[in-house]
Amino acid sequence: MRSLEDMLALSPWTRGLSAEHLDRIRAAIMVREFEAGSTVCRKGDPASAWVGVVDGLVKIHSLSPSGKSVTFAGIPAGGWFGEGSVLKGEPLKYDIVALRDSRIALMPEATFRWLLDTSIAFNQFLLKQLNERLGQFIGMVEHDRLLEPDARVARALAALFNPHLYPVTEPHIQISQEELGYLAGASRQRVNRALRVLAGAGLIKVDYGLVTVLDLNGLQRYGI
DNA sequence: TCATTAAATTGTT
DNA sequence: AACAATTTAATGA
Repeated sequence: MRSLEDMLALSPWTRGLSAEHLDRIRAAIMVREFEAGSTVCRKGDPASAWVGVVDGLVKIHSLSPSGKSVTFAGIPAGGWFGEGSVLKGEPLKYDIVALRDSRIALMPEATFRWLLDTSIAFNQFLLKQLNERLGQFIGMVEHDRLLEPDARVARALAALFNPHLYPVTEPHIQISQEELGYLAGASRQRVNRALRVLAGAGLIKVDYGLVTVLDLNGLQRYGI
């Protein structure tokens, strides 16, 4: 995905919107570039915009006072997030960091609220997205306690390809094994082994800094 | 286009 | 956590 226009065309919530709605949205959204490693939003910042990943990859993460890094979710191109904080009018609770060079769309809060007030399609999309996220996080808690690391890595990877949250078409994700480890709650070394196991099972293909998903269903149900 | 080098990532202990 | 090996990207001939 390269441009905001591509992303809007792919985002389910734009379907069913009138031309006036779309024009107003296009005019309101700002697109900014972020270098790999840079912070898109910092914990404590006012939630002044709904955020979309046009291109690249960002992570939602938190740094403990002692310096431990926890990643809650990776958001690939096609994903929108931050509606929780905007809806509640609260400052951001987490840091958003670009994992590689990323193009980020920012929809101002006013536009977001206006969409909420005027578009049923938009409300339906948000409901679906919130529900999908809830399922993802409940699954994470469950798997964290029940599944072995191979399966946790499989799930973390599959989560990046959730078709409802990230309507992307490419089966690749450019991510290091270290970052995958933060996502899966496993060490880099363990991720390295897990990836080999999953590749051996024909579910994925592993290249330098790149993972290709061959069998998304198989990944999701791996280890059950 | 090719060789060299630094940086990032991976593989192993 | 440490170290070696590999891959990539950038640079300049």
